[in-house]
Amino acid sequence: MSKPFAKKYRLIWVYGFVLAILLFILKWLELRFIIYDHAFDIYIGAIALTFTLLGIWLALKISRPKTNTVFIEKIVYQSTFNFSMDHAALAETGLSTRELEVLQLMAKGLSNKDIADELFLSLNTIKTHCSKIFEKMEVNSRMKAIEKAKRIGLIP
Amino acid sequence: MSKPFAKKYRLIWVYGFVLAILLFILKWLELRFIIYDHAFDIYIGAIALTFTLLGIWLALKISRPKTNTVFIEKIVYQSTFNFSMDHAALAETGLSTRELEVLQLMAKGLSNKDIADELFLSLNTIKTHCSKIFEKMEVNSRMKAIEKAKRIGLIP
DNA sequence: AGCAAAATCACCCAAAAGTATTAGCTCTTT
DNA sequence: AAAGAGCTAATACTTTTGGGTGATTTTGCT
Repeated sequence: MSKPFAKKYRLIWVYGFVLAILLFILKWLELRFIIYDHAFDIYIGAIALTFTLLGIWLALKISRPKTNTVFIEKIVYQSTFNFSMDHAALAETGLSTRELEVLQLMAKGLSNKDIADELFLSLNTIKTHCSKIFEKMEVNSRMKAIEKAKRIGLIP
Repeated sequence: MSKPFAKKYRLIWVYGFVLAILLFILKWLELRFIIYDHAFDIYIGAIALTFTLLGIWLALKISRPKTNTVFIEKIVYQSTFNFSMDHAALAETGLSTRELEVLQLMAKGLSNKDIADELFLSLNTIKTHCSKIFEKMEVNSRMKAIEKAKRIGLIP
């Protein structure tokens, strides 16, 4: 509590101190150069200059910076190359390895028969997998399953 | 050329003018209140205060606003928004307007029945269109048609 | 060893998708 | 006017998909 307070008002102390010193100097100058005719004008000029500079310094010090928020739109191109599956989303769905495999082949446009041949499995097995996939993904057709899989990042 | 120059240095003129006036006022005050003992200190204080304020004003006026630039990256996924169809590829396939339309709805995951309802056509008509599409795209299922359509840039 | 989940396969039935053929209509081109 | 392309639609048929139930085996984990 006291620290920020001290810091906050330190400028004022500094300012007051500088003022006092300057007044002292001026007083001294007054005594020394009283003989000169235009000494007073010089004092005034010196004071004006000094305090102007002090004011400038003060202003620069205390002026708070304007925050300038810049939004940069970063376009992310969808590419098959650097695709990385969203494992969190996968866990969310609860799909098993085999089911994900089937889903991926499904997304490639293969029919159940094609997938069965690809994986050396019975057509019935693939159908079972499909049913489970649809159930877990809460859809009712391969089209919607693929659409959702792409949307949630299971498939490129 | 001269205009910006004039504008740029106008502050200096103003500043000088103010300085001159203040000096004049002080001179006048000196004559008036010379009888007072501590009048000089008061002048100095007044000058200090005035020029400090002037300095602050000057600083705020001429200093470039301090800007704290905050960069916030906003990720923009490439989407259907700025998609432009590959007309060359379309011509290549020889798909008609209607067929492309059906293909697009097909890609949205709509069933033949849904497409029929959407376009106020008979289910049989949609089936005919589908057949033609598959024929022209050299595929044998909607899934493969969609896959190919995306690949050759007919569909986002 | 034993349990749960995963994976495998089978059978049935209904819905959807796909194939083939035909045909009427419009519009453009020749 | 004739020909061809495109759009529409119907019929009939086959294949694929989706959904349900049930069963067996494999696998992973405690």
